[in-house]
Amino acid sequence: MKHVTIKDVAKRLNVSISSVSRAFNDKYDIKKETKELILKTAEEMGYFPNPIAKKLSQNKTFNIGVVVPEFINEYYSEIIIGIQEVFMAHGYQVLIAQSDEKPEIELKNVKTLIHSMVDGLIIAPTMDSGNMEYYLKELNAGYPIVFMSRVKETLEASKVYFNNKKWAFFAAEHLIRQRYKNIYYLAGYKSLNVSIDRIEGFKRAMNKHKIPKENYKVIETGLLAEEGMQVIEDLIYNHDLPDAIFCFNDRVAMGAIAKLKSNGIKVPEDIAVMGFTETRMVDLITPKLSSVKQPTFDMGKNAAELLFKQINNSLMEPQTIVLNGELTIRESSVRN
Amino acid sequence: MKHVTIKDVAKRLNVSISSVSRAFNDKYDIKKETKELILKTAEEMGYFPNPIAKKLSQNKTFNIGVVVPEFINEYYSEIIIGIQEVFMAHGYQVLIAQSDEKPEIELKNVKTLIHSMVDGLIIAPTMDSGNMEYYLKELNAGYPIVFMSRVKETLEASKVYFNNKKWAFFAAEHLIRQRYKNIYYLAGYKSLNVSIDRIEGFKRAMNKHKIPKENYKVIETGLLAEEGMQVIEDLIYNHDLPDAIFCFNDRVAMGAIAKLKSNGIKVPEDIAVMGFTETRMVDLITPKLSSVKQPTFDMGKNAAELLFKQINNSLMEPQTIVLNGELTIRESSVRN
DNA sequence: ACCGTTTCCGGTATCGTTTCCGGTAAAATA
DNA sequence: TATTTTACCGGAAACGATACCGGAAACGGT
Repeated sequence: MKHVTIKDVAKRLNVSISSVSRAFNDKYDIKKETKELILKTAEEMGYFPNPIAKKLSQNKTFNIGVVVPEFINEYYSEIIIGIQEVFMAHGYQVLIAQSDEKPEIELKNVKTLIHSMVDGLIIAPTMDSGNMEYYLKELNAGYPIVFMSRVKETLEASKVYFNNKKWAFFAAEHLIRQRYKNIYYLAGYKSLNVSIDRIEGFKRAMNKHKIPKENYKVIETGLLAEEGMQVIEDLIYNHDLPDAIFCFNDRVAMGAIAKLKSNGIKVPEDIAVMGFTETRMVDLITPKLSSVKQPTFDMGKNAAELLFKQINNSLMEPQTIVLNGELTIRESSVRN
Repeated sequence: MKHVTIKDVAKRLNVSISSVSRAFNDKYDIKKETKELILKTAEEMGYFPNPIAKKLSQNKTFNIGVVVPEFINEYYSEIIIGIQEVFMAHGYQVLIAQSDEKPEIELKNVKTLIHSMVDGLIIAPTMDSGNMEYYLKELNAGYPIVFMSRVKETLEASKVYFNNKKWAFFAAEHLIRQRYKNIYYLAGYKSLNVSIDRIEGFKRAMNKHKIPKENYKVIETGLLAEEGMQVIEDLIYNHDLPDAIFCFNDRVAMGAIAKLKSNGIKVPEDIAVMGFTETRMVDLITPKLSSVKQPTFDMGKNAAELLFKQINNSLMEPQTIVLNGELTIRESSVRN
């Protein structure tokens, strides 16, 4: 049960502790034979360098922290996998915390992670939180942080995000090209940075194609299917139905479709629906859902690589990476 | 940038290191006033105890490891959230690794985690792997491990799992009670422990209700929607369609439904479909999917609590917790 | 034979904490 | 008043590794 330490190995072979250490980190002078002998007996004795001790003496934990709003949905799960792939290859452990969309919890998580001495942080902020001041303070103190996904363009820090404006524009334009005349955008939370950008993209498409102001609308929903359903219910109640709906995400879209169908409204014959942030479900529902795919995996990888560079001081200036996606038209948004 | 250490605080107040240490872990003799003074100035100086050093001297990392097959789907995500809730409340960090359903990667992850000195492990094994010997060796050496979800009943270790037999039985019985006569079970991977149990539950229901052997079938699929689609395609090709289908999970069920619908076969009018391991999607698809809900969150919490007890030596005998679920009948499996 | 350069290795300080041990002074007891 | 407790505190030894320093041996060239 007792752990084998470097001393035990040294004593066994009558060599010094230093020699054993050198054998394991082969950057120093050591004779090939002694090195091999040491490694061999260490193996036999079941010795491996104690990572905690290593962390202490090097003042590095080889841990990084990731704070996301949630990872129930595949979006952040996939991002995390991208991050893990990069960092595990470098021998790092990735600590994951979720803020449950609450800025207070996010801040608490960040502080916990910093206190547990992670070498760097990747943060996907919740709503546009007051936490930014705190993060910027840490950044200025030289702490490596990369922001991800829900970030302001103007933020003075390394960041990776999706070009929401552009792809919301494309999605909206697609609906216009399909000759839908009344288009509503179910916009998620308006206070979310990504929402603001997508609304802008949506409006830009409306303007470009000279859709009159009274023919489109931006309606605040939430992020959940239930909230999509609620909005549709309200619209039905108010006899205020458009002929096309563009949704903040696939969940909202699926909620909307379900509610429309249960009211005998056909998709896309009566009303077209377009999702966003494509999920695996798009092909499995009827009608198949048009959506914009985000490169989740790449977002994680890019953020991780930026952070890794920052940790190793090979990145001097904050860098921004803006990612593009893919618009796939399926059944839910086409005229027959 | 330089970290404030216990020494700095001690020097500042002209007290000994020990006193500062005592102030932070209030189990030793220390005068109330000195303690408060120390804590106050420490706060001012921005000092907090270096967790790494603490880990080293206590020979504990306050980290635990969790190895799951994947966390793209909500099932394991929710379990992980349950685990995190318990351990974060005790000041632990949770390290998450995924095996991508591959036993080799699972073993590699477990070894990495053990080498990084986690205080305990929670493992949701992939397929019935040869790794068990290794795990049992570690268990016998006194290493705290709790198994979860995909476990053999007979395993001599602490474990938490869902009563698959029972609830597969209930699900199958429901289909029988709806007067479906030909029932096929799309069984996931047959080598999976949970599969074996669900098959047994399924067959038990068939036997109890004296369904003739030629009227039911167990077909191996995988875990993915695409694999459900593939099986349905084969059945259609072979003109071998039952009047009810029970699926290993909701993904397979949704794949099956999609394929049936695209071939003009109506669900549930022509063929009923039943899922398992309920997902959030059940209410959003047409028809709404009947399924068995597993208490994912509780599974995580229970596993975590077992592990926590093991770590603190307050659990002498391995303990087994078998969880029950909830069968919700929706549109996909009822006669009109 | 002499010297300089490599190659190899051991000793020791250091990292930041906890914990054990011992000591002093005040308080409680006889 | 004399003696024993108690409360409080400081010193120093772990914990397990790495980094630095300096010394010894080996080697090759003149």
